[in-house]
Order: sequence, then structure tokens, then C-alpha cells
Amino acid sequence: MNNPVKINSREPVSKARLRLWLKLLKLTGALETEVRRRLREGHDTTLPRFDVMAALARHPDGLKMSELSGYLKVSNGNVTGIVDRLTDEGLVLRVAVPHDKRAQLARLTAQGHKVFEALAEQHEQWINELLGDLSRRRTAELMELLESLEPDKNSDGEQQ
Amino acid sequence: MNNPVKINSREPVSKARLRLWLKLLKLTGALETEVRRRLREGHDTTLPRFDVMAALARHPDGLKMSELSGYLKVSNGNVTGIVDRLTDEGLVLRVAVPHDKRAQLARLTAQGHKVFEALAEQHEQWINELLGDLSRRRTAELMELLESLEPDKNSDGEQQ
DNA sequence: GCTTGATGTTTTATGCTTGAAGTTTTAAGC
DNA sequence: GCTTAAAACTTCAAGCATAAAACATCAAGC
Repeated sequence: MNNPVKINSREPVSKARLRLWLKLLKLTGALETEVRRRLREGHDTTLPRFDVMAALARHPDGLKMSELSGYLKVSNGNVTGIVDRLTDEGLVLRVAVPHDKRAQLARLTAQGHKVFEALAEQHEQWINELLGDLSRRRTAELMELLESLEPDKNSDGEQQ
Repeated sequence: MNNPVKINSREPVSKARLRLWLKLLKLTGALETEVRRRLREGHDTTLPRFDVMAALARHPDGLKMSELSGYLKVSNGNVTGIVDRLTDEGLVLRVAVPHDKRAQLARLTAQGHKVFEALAEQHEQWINELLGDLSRRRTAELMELLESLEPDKNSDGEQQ
């Protein structure tokens, strides 16, 4: 089966790339909005909270606030606020670091772990449902195309 | 040239889709962050402002606030705030609608048009640069894959 | 003319996000 | 020991985003 992809050579490639970018934004935005809606309506939480919990779940001994903001690629002050709210809800705990009074570890509580496990399970199901039209082959093809234009290949960003 | 895409059949397809989703989020987010940075540092503006101006540029006679929020798929109250700020900057104007005292049209001012034209030109160049690794063929392939999983094909959302 | 429901917009409360400014603590150089 | 710079974190101001409530206007039906 060879590639029946339509190519309009009259159009400048820059226009094609722009259209692709807008499509990418639109699609990703729509899916993200739907995930946010389900988190809010079904679990009374948000995507940023989920992202923080996911990072902490991967590091049972806890993460320094700065490590957390590094992994999630958001500002320090941002993490402060989200961890504040998760702490109020009893899902996260701040722990002192032995020989450095400046730093603190954020760690999931037992309840936090339990809540996150359920959330992560749901999340995977949602994505599987929302991307359900993609066959295994097309998933792999898309993955390969996306990898080919990753800007910083050597970043050690962690997610979920 | 047939497809040398690696497929791991041992892995459940739901996991592959989840990895794809995370990759998609990461890539789109990184590009978007870069565009926001350039808008801020180079032109002292933001992506939401740009989006509103782009919609208005396509409709020289103006758009009702509710039409604007419909096109951009953001809430009504959100548009109110962004148009407020654009109005303060002299880029947008609110105009009364003849036979409906409830509604208002948002319209670009002459300066708004001028500013947007320059911005749009820059924007296309940025995208062309950031997606520069994609050949015409791969751009078309990616476009086709993304189109195949669009959730709502019959939406009349307009962009840029 | 009045009511009633729909429509168009703004306001409000809350949360996420950033960059910049501020505080405390640590570590290095002297 | 002191100074100074860096590091870790929080606070702040501003903007963006939502949902929900409030307000004004319109259009139909009576």
C-alpha cells in the first residue's frame, strides 16, 4: 500500500506548514479541553493538579519544588500555588530536607496515591477512547512523524 | 518507498495511544510556548490578543462579541476582557448594532489592521521556521493523519 | 400593554500562568 | 568570621480562562 497523500505543489510550503500548525493547535486544544472537562465534572480536579500528582507518583520519596517545576516546565511560583491547594486537600505533604533548610520535598500522601491511581486509570481510558479512531499502525506512524520534529531531543522532561 | 514504521504488538494499543497523546501535548506545548515568548518579547502582545485580532481581520465589518467567542471557542466573559484590553490599546473599537441595543460589534481600528498585518506576517515566518524540518511530503502526511482523528468534522470554527 | 422565555453581554469568584521582586539559607572566597 | 553570590522558595501583579450569576433587551403570545 503506497502513499496516496495529496500534495499541492502550487502552494508555498510555508502555507502548508501554517495550516498544519493551526490544525495541530485545534486538535490538541479540543482534546485537552475535553480532558479538563472530565477531570472537573467527574473528579472535581484539574489538569495541573493531575500533572503534579503524576510527577510525584513517579517519585515516591518526594521531589523538591524546583525539581517539580523543572519536570513540568512551569514556573516556580506556579508549583507553589498548586502544591498549596493539593496540600489543603490532603493529597500532598511538604517534608523538610535534612541538611538544607531552604528546600522542601513535596510528597503524595497515602490518600494522594489512592486518588491518583484511580485518576490515572480513568485518564488512560479517556485517551484511548478519544483517540479510538487511530489504528495501531497509524498511531505508530503519527508517533514517528511527531518525533521527527521534536525541537529539543536531549531534554529529560518527564510526564505521567 | 514503503513504510518502515516500528510497531510493538506486545504493547496494548491503549498504551501506545497514551504515549502518542503525551508526545502531542509536549510538542504542541513547546511550540506554543515559543510563539507566546516571541509575541511577548518582540511585539509586546499575547496569543489570545493575536487570535482575537486574527478573527476580526477576517471580518472587516466587525463581529458580535458572541460570534467572536463562538469562533475562538472561548467563553463570553473571556472575550469581554480581551476586547477591553485591545480597546484600551486602540487596536479594537466597539460599535453599536443598529436594531439591537443588546449587541455590540468588535472591529479592528486602522491601527489594529496595520499591527495585525505585521504580526501575521511574522507569525507565518516563525511557524515555517519552527516546523522547518518537515518536508512538503511529511507535512501533507501529518496533516492527513491529524484530519483522520478530528473529533467534530462539522464544526465551522475559523482560525487565522 | 404584559408576561415570559430567549438572547447578548458583563460581572464575579476561582484557579492557572508568568516574570519579577523579595526572603531565607547555603556555599565559596578571602 | 565576613562578604558575596547563588540557590530554593514564596509573594505579588497582571493576564487569561472558566462557570455561574446578574443585567438588559428583544420577540412571541396573549
